[in-house]
Amino acid sequence: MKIGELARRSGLTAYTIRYYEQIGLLPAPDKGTSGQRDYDASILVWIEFLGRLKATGMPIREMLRYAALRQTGPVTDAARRVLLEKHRDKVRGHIADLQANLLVLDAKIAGYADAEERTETNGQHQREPLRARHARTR
Amino acid sequence: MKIGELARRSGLTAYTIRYYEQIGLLPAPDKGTSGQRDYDASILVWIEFLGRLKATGMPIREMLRYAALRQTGPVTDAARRVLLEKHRDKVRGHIADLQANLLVLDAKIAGYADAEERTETNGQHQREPLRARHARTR
DNA sequence: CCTTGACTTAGAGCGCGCTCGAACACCTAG
DNA sequence: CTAGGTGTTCGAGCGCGCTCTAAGTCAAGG
Repeated sequence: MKIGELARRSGLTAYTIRYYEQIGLLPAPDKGTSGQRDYDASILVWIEFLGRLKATGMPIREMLRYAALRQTGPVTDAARRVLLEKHRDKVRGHIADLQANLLVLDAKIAGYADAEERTETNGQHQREPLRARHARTR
Repeated sequence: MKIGELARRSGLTAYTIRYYEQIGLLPAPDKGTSGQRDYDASILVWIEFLGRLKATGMPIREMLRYAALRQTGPVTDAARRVLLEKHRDKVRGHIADLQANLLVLDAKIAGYADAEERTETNGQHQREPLRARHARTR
């Protein structure tokens, strides 16, 4: 598989693939006489995993540490597990933060919605008392 | 309140506060004859809210749109609500993605844990499990 | 054969969100 | 009165993660 096809199949651009290779995140593939990169399909699995690390906010530096461990072989399994566990905990914390902030956001939105409802009520029923209606409609 | 104190109380640096003012995210406070910024404590509420938007991944450009609407007055309430609702939906989506990726991460970690357990189990039947295995597997 | 398009390299550039350096002004305590 | 801490402006610089340009090589179809 040449770089263009890998780009299509992985969702990365060819630029990014070369960049990842350059920094050591992707292994350097064989290059034939023409000097063109020839990829094995198995690289897709690794790229997908990198994508998940990235999607969960892992910085490239840390992915490099993981990639280096992987390169070294099965002796590093425990270290890799530890690395992933730490990352997982960070992700969990991040999700918790997001959820907390989401609550505040919801409250803020509810505030705006209330204000709008009051405005509409005023507009349509100027002579009617507000407080009773509002209490009921919420 | 001068900028240093606001920095301490808001968690931003004085640099960042000036930067936010420069781009329009914070209102320009009164500056006395000495030219020093004098903040009202109420700014802290706004900064905290900006922090939540930031923590949920809103880019500065969008915070600026919100800030501009706010500046304009209550006529923009509906627009602000819409903006926040869209953002909230993005955040929800993001959380869902994170949770999905977390499952994969957990599975991967479980895989490593299994492997280790197998190794340990093997090891229990040997005299010096780790060192011996290392020597061989390298 | 010739064209077209995918590939190669090294290195520059970009968008984001700050972060800091330089040079100078001001305020307050001792 | 003076030292030192805090403030001011403006513009440059940084860390991250790509993204692209330039100039050239190569492969395959018409």
